[in-house]
Order: sequence, then structure tokens, then C-alpha cells
Amino acid sequence: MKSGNGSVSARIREVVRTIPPGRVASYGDVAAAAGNPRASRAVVWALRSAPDTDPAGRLPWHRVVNRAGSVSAHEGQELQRVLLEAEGVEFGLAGTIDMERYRWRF
DNA sequence: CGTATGACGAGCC
DNA sequence: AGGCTCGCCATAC
Repeated sequence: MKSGNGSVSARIREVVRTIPPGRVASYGDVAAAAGNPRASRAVVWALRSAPDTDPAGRLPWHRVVNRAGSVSAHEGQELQRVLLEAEGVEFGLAGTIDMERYRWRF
């Protein structure tokens, strides 16, 4: 089954949808908002599997970065960065985001 | 139930 | 700074 709804993964996706444009959140933040501050890997799994399960759900996965404020996407890191910059998120020379400034507070 | 996967996080060297 | 190990979690098979 699609890992279905009602599951933690579904909850994670909802949390991610809560992140407004121009804001970012770390995997750990999303996990915490979903109920488990240590389930960052569950978030990875959820986002890793979600795209195909919610083509219409448009999950703003690009707003989720690692704690260091850098893009860890397995692919499409450029796309992720472009999308974020388009929303107003600035990247440092090291390719990192100022989490203190753009981190979304749930 | 045991093993493997995954875009993490924190710690250690 | 860069790289590796271990811990945590949810899901799939």
C-alpha cells in the first residue's frame, strides 16, 4: 500500500505542506513537528517515497534541508536551490542557508 | 520477526 | 575540513 494515509509518513507530508514559501525546516524539525524529534530518517523515507504517491499533493520537499542548512537531496539539488531562491531564500557562498533566519518555527 | 533502505544527526578521528 | 560510525525511526519484503 502506499504507505498510506493515517501513517506517520502521511503526517510528515502534512507537516511539510505547512512550511510556507521562503521558509525552510530541517528533517529533524519536521520529525519533531510530526511527533518524533528523532525520526529524521522517517522523514527521509517519507519524502523519498512521497513524490510518486502525491503528484497532485505537491509536497514542497524543497523546503526541507539538513540541519546545517545545506541541500542534501540525492538529486535535483540545483532545482531545490533554485526553487528556494525563487521564494526568497538566500544561500551563502558555501551553499548553505542561514537557518537562524529562514528556519520555519512550527 | 529479521534484514535492508534512506534526501538525517551527532559524535569521533 | 573531510570522512566514518553509531543511533533512531518508519516502511518494505
